[in-house]
Amino acid sequence: MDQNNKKVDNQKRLTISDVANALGVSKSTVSRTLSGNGRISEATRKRILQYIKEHNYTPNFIAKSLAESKTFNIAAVIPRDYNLVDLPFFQECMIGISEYASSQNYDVFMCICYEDDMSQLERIVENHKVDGVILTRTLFDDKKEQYLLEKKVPFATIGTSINKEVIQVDNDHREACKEMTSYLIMKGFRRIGLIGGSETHIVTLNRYRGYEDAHKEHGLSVDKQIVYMNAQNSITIEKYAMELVKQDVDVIVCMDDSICTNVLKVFKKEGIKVPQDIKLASYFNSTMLENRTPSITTLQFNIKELGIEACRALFSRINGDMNCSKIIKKYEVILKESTK
Amino acid sequence: MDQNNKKVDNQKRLTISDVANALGVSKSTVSRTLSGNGRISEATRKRILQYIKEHNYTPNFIAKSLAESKTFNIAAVIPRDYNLVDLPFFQECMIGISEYASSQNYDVFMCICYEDDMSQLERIVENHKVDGVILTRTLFDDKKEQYLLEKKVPFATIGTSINKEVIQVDNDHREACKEMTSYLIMKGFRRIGLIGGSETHIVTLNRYRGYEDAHKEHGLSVDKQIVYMNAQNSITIEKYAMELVKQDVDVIVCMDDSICTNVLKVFKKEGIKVPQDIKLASYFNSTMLENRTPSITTLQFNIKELGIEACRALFSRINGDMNCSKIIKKYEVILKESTK
DNA sequence: CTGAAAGCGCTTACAG
DNA sequence: CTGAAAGCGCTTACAG
Repeated sequence: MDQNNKKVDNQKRLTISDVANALGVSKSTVSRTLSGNGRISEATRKRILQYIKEHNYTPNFIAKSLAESKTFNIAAVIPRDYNLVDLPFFQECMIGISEYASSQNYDVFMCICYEDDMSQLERIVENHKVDGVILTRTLFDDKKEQYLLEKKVPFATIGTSINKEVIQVDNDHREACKEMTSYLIMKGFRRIGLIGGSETHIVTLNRYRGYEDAHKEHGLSVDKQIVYMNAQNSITIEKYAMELVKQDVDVIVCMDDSICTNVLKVFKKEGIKVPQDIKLASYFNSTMLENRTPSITTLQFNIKELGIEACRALFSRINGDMNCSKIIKKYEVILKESTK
Repeated sequence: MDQNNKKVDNQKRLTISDVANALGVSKSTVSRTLSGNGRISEATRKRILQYIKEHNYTPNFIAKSLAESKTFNIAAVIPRDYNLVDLPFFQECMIGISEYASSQNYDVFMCICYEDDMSQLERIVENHKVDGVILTRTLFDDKKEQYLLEKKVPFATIGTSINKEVIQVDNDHREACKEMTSYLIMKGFRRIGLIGGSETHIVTLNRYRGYEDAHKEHGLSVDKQIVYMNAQNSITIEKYAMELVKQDVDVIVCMDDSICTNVLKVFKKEGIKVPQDIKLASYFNSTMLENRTPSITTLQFNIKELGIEACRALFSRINGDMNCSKIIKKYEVILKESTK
């Protein structure tokens, strides 16, 4: 009677014991047919499977977690101080991560962190709620990396980390930026202005190196006068853009679409026409500028794949492989109106 | 010896037993000082708390979950087939949900679902990994709602549901749209064209009602010829926009910024100037059009708050309160260039 | 105020 | 191939 009441309370959720009792076998046997560990006679296997199907048994993952000392959860950390234009990037990362995790029977916690406040991450780690973590952005001197390293929590980063021991998955930004820059040089442009993002982001350095590489390869030297870094907000970006115009560059390359958006805005305000008055290109397509006029020459990466690969690497790491970092070579240079 | 090895494997994670043994008290006592349930003498309380602090004990939430039959997790469902312009909406929802959940010691699974594929949601529910779910969009005839209702999983929706028994939190779209429309009428506009989104979304109907209400209040009748619904993709939207231009309306109201973006695009292509040639307004600000020229008259809601309130309602529901739906009355009509 | 014991729903040596 | 038993790390009546 008591037991019945209980079952009603719990929405009649069956446990492995219920199944075992009903069928006159042991819990072990049920557990083993479910997990596939250990030999079970075909006959009892079928009986159990059928009973489970008919009665709609579904395992309690929390109990499984406790028994196996695994949580079957990971956390994906995304920044709170995102730039609107960068949002699709994090979203696509999440989708890739989420899809791969699902395929491994894992679920993904969303963990939103400020640059200087990682309390959500800490809570999730201290409470032992995850088997691993994915960081979707890498900084020089990143507190989250440091923290996870200390706590010995397996993690992977999307983006390059300066710590060699960190599992990291990244696009080949350097190579891609080099190729796009080379293309611009080959089109005959010599004064290629550059507006770069925060130098606390490692990707900023990689992109700059690609820019440099291209110049070297063509026997040109980089003119530091037309390279502006740490373009953090719209005011700075607009200022830099106009200074490049004054310096009479052939083309402005923006390190990402977020910067590019601001350049387009000030150009519109000032009546500067792309590509007639000046050319424009972006090192990173956020899909936000996609159907824009003029259409923008840009680099295209597969972000969802980045998420998938990062998640795959994390699982390798969780399973003991310490050597699963990866550079994804694929990218496309998309030539559009803005550099015509 | 064996035990020692084990501890090393586990990164020396202390358990409640370790603490109890070290201090010569029982596990119950430790558990109770941690949870605050039951009276503990100040003296032992302090000893335990101090030991825990010094030795860095953190509880295993999985074990706690199993013991208490709670997961301390919820899932937030966001659509996979999102429109780029709608992304900030879901993001802000997530932030609100996540913040409130954290305050209750809960974590949030990200659950990405296609309109017709909710396998991620099913997995999370079948595996008993959550105590509740938040849906961030409501449809007429929504399979996810149906599913959660059947499974008796507590859930709340962001947006109005047609099922009265569903816990729902929404902005007062109807009232807000009425007010914006009234404003347009009072400015002297009589032919107010409307381009609406999918009629499978409940919010579409609510917005239309607000549009209608305003007309009624001013003794005007709605001219169905200048109301276009189900504007799903850019081609349709552009077509509708140009038809409204041909019909010589005073102003076009778009149900959201996603539609508005497309209208602006076709206007640019066709050389139609806002507000000189035609006025334009949007019933929903996605923040995507914010710094745009011309700036767009729009309705502003607090989305993060929506997420917080939905989460709060969900927790009330989990704790047995069946009557915690809520309409958030706050909104702002933001008047900008586009209707000048 | 404190402890011994049973229980949450699984898994997995160990023994047969 | 199958089962009894111990264990994962907590909580919570029950008894004192």
